[in-house]
Parts: sequence; C-alpha cells; structure tokens
Amino acid sequence: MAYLQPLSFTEENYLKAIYSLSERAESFDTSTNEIALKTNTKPPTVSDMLRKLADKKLVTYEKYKRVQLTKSGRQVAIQVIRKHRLWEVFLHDKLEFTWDKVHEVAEQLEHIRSEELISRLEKFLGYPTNDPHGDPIPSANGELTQAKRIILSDVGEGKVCYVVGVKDSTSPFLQYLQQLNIGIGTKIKLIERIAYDGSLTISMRKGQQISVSKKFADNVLVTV
Amino acid sequence: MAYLQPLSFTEENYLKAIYSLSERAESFDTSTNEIALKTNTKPPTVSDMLRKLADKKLVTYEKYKRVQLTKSGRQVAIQVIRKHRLWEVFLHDKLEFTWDKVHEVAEQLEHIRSEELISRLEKFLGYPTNDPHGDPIPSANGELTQAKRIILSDVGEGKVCYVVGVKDSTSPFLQYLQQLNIGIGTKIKLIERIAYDGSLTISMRKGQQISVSKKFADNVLVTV
DNA sequence: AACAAAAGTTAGATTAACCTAACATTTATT
DNA sequence: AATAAATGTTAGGTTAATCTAACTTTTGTT
Repeated sequence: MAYLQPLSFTEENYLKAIYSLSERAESFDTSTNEIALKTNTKPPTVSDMLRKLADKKLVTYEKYKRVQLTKSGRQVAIQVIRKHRLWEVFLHDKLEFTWDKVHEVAEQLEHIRSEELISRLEKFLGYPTNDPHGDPIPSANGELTQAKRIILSDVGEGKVCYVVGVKDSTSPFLQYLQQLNIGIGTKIKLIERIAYDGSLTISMRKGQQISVSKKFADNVLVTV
Repeated sequence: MAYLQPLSFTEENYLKAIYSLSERAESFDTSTNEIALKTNTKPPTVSDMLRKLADKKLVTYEKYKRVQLTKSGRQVAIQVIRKHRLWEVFLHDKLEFTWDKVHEVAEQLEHIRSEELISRLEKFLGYPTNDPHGDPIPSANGELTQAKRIILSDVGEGKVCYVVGVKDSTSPFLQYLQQLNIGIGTKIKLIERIAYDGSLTISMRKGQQISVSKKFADNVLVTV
C-alpha cells in the first residue's frame, strides 16, 4: 500500500497510462504494445518497465501476459490523476488558460511532490469535483465518484441537462464549443430532435435557440 | 542567446547554483568545489557538467580555472529564479504556505516549462516585485531591479519603514517573525534605540510597542 | 493442425547524471 | 624554492530510461 521510495516521473507516467488503458469498458488489463503506443516508447522499453513495476508490487505481470494494476498501483495512478485534474482547474479557472491548452502544462505539474501543496490547492480552488473537461476529480483518499454522464444526443426532447465534459478534446471541437459559448456547467434544454439527420435544436440561457449536428451532440457529455 | 534544446532540470540547477555563487560581493566567478557543495554533488560530477555547459556556451570554463556564466547562461539562471520567486509568491499569498515552507516546493515548480504559464501566473499574482522573503523578482526580459534595502537596525529613530525581506531565513527566525506578526509589507516605526545593547523599541499597526534585540533587527530588511 | 502474423522479450548499446579511487595541478607555507 | 595541502580532473563503474535487431511465444487463419 505505502511505497517507501518515491516513484520517478517516468514510473508515474506508466502507471497513469496503464490505468487509463485498463479502465475502459470491459477490460481490467492492458498490453505491452498498447502501453508503448500511449507512452510514446517502444515495446522493449515497456517490457523492462513492467518487470520493474511488478517488483515494486504496483502491477501484476507475467511474461507474455496482459498487465493489471495492483491496488497500490491504482492508488498511485489515481493520485497522479487527482493532481493533474486539480492543476487543470487552476490553469483554467484562475489563470484563464483555454480548455485546449491546460492538458500539456498539467502533464508537468502533476508530478510535483507535496501532499500539502495539493491539499492547499484543492482548498484554494474551492474543492472542485470536475476538471475543465468535465472529468471527475478523485478525492484525497482515492475515491472517484462519477456522476452518470450521457451524450447530448441521448437527452430526451423537452429535457434539461448540464454540460459536464466532452468526448472529443481536439482543438477544432473545443474551439467550436467556445464559439457557441458552451462550457462546463452550461444549462441546455433540448427543444427538438430532427429524425432526418439526428440534428438537435437546443436552447441555452436567454432562450436563444440554435441547431447542432448529431456529430457535435455525440461529443458533448451531460448530466440530466 | 537562444538555446535550441531545452535544458534539463539538472542543468538549470547547476546554472542557478553558479549564478548565486557568482553574484556575491566582489566575485563574478566560482569554483568546482563550491558548486559541488551547493548542489550536493561531488567535484568530479561538477567537472563533467562544467564541460557540458561550456560546450553549450552557458559558462566560460577552462580546466583548473574558475567558472563564469556567459550572458546566455546568466539569462537562463535569471529566468529560473524568476519562476522560483513567482511560485513562492503564489504559494505564500494564495495557498497560504508559511514563509519557511515555500522554498522547497518552489524548487520543483521552478522547472515547469511554459512561457505562457509564467506570464499568466505573474498577471494573476498582480505583477509582484518581491517574493515572500523580500527578494526581487526579475522581469520577463531578465531585468532585476533591486530597491535599496537596509537592515532594521540602521533605521533612524522616529523613522517609518516597510519590511521587504530577511537576511536569515532559517526556521526559528521565520517562526519568531510569524509570532510577532511581522511579514513582508509590515509597516514599522522605530521608536527608540537603546544604546546599551542596540535593542530597539518599535511600533506596528495599532501602536502596540514591542522591543526587539539587535540580533533580530540585523536580520530584518526594510526600505524607508 | 500448421504456420504465418502479431505480440512480446532478450541482448546489447547509448545517454545523462551520478559515484569512488587515483592522478594532476595549483596554492600556500615553511 | 621545495613541498605539503587544497583543489580539480581523469578513469572507470553504476543506474535509469531509452533504443534497434534478433529471437520467442501467442494468436489467428486457412
């Protein structure tokens, strides 16, 4: 559970990668090649690292088999994600970075080592529950409460929902969102669904109605 | 002037160490052993690093001779110091870290690479000119303007001054300051100097008068 | 079931940052 | 000026993280 030696940035990054690859629908493990892809390294490098992480009891791993995080490995990964997301909130809310630029800087900040820093930062930010992309922020003890999120396309006609995130986080999409003045927390009412092409008529704020494509609505995450 | 490859954390730390060792009264250079001392390494490690930094034109260095920063080496060092001090202000002013704990965390934060981050942070903090220890914050273009600072002991009777920093930054001293409720910006009026032992009677805020020793007053930096 | 393709590992090198032990140079002192 | 002390460098080794090339195991397909 506790790990004596602090982990290197590199080790933290591998654990984070393994976490995100493992926590997908219906898979609790991942593979050497997938990790290599995600971390921009080559498979042999990953093999070495997996042996090392297994020695430290952070992953369960046997040659030629798929990898899984142990309980402590998962805790480390979640703490890194917690730090990443809190820094993203800071960059977005306080420093006014745009959505599409917070990630890169947070990638660096997430490795700063100081419990006190993170708890003070969290307090300073007002104990946020979601990052600027709508992803939930794990609590200090590693709990991750995920509100039920659906895509905007699946909201019923006449229903009201709140934007909590996006599925696509590429720049063009994020920029379009900004143009439409849609962000985290935006309240949206679904006026009408056009059967022909799945496009939606929605209204926001002062009743201004706009039309958005199905492709767009598939990439906006909301809670009802 | 421009350096193509970004420098490693380690290289930045050596440059910072060389800078602080070089910028002391009457010396514009430093030595292998001093650097080893400052960076907690051994002299051979420093020798290697100096050769490397010399190749990158960040220091002027010849075997067995003393080292000096080049113009671009100095610029790099100053930018690191700028980042360090801005982060210290953030930690102290926004996250309410105590004086004595900001340094350690800032040592890590100072290496985060992002021009935009630093300029936004600076703006967010209100373009501070000094860090929580009173040291001046270099401007984005590397200028360091040092307001005239004198020790509290040298303030004339009846004169008013403002605390801008400390000479001693060990914990016991900083804690004593906190106890007296003296910090950066505190307005102090010097009431009386006792000739016998050099101790001072000062008043702050609502006229509460206290007495402090010469030793104490020698370590408080102020501007009049 | 055979075998090719895909996935994964081992072997052997490389680079950065460090070390100790041994050697070289500079400096300070008699 | 000779020599001891201090300072600095070289040589050779270590560890972490990476790579390519060659090999092995697993998987998927005819």
